Amino acid sequence: MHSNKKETTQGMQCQRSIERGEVIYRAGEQGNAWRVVSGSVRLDHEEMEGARFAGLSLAGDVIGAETLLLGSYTYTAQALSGCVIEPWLQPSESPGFGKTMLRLLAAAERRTADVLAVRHGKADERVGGLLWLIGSAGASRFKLPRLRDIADITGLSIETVSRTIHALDAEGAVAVEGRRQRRHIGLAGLLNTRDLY
Amino acid sequence: MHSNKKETTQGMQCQRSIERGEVIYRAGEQGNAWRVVSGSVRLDHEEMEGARFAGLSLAGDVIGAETLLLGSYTYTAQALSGCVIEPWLQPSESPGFGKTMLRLLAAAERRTADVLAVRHGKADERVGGLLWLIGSAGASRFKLPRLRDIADITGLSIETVSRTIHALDAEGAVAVEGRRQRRHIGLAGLLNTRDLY
DNA sequence: CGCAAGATTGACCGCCCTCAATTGATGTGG
DNA sequence: CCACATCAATTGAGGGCGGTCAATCTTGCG
Repeated sequence: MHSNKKETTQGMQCQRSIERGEVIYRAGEQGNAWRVVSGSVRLDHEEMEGARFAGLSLAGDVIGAETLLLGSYTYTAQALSGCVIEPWLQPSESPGFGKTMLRLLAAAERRTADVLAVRHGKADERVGGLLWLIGSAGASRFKLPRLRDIADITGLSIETVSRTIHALDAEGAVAVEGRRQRRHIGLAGLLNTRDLY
Repeated sequence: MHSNKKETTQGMQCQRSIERGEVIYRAGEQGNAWRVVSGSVRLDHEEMEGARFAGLSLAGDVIGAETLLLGSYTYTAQALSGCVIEPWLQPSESPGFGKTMLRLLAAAERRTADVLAVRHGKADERVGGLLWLIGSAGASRFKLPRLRDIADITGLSIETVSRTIHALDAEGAVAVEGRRQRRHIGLAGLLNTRDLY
């Protein structure tokens, strides 16, 4: 409810800063598409039992493009780790729109592969994979997402995520800094052991 | 290696029938995009350790569209349950191409949500969810995919999939017909208990 | 201060993975 | 036609990882 959204005008763009955990838009609402300038976004499908994790978007991706087709958002978008977005406005009949959409489609399919990968294997591989994924599209140090979000994405429980992050920290794979909440995480240890993108 | 591909000419379309388990195209090859007329397709990312499940496509989806952008396939496509495909040829500068691409993008994001759903929860929910997903886009009775494929998609082991399918059959959720291999499966039991799409 | 939300930690155990052996189905070559 | 190899599927035994429940603690906010 607190209007924490500060809108900065940079060049011709009107950017929005989103706090960690803040909802960007909700399913069913009307609005335009957005380009994720930095940060990470979770997409959820609203169901009777509550929200169900449905997708992940990282820096460079476009979210909410379905409004150009349907007129309203299909999924709810929520910032994982603090992010910056800007409106994505491109006339659908302009030349080159098709090629742009091909790029978005290819990006969406890679996100599918990425998010599937962090739903398979041991807990440390999942959590580490997700953190590396978030960091690979931006800074190697960022606000740690809520355990609830990490758990929903990886398909683990909150308790397991908590234990796993501490284990990764203990073995030096990641570096947790800060207090119990609003922590930051560094991926120096992970970047060495993982394949380049 | 056996050229089992029979190509039928129906109207202006040149359709290909793909057998269960047969590879449609491999990552890195050149070729055109395909529309899945019926059946289901798994997409795999080729890695050093082998193929890694990367996505699922069902009847109505378009696969291999990235060749229009990159010139070669990014993922390997393989038929899960026997399918029919036809070339997807649409000039990227034709009017309406952008809107078509928007539809494909929306479909891809729904597939992401679908395939994520079958990687979470108990084994019977996963396997049942996948079978229902495959059936929901086509006939309610179809060739049972290889256990290897079901295991890769759901993130379970082959043994667990085998046990789960037998359990679902015993409780009447699905109806397995045929011999040890090349079986068919009916979803009459599932269709009653599941939400409509 | 009191409350709520998020995170931590411990104990228990159940589901699924792992390893292993076996059977059934299919294809190949002698 | 049979022996053989190969692949897919089945079945069993055992153990470990992660889910579940619960209590506690921290932080932030009204």
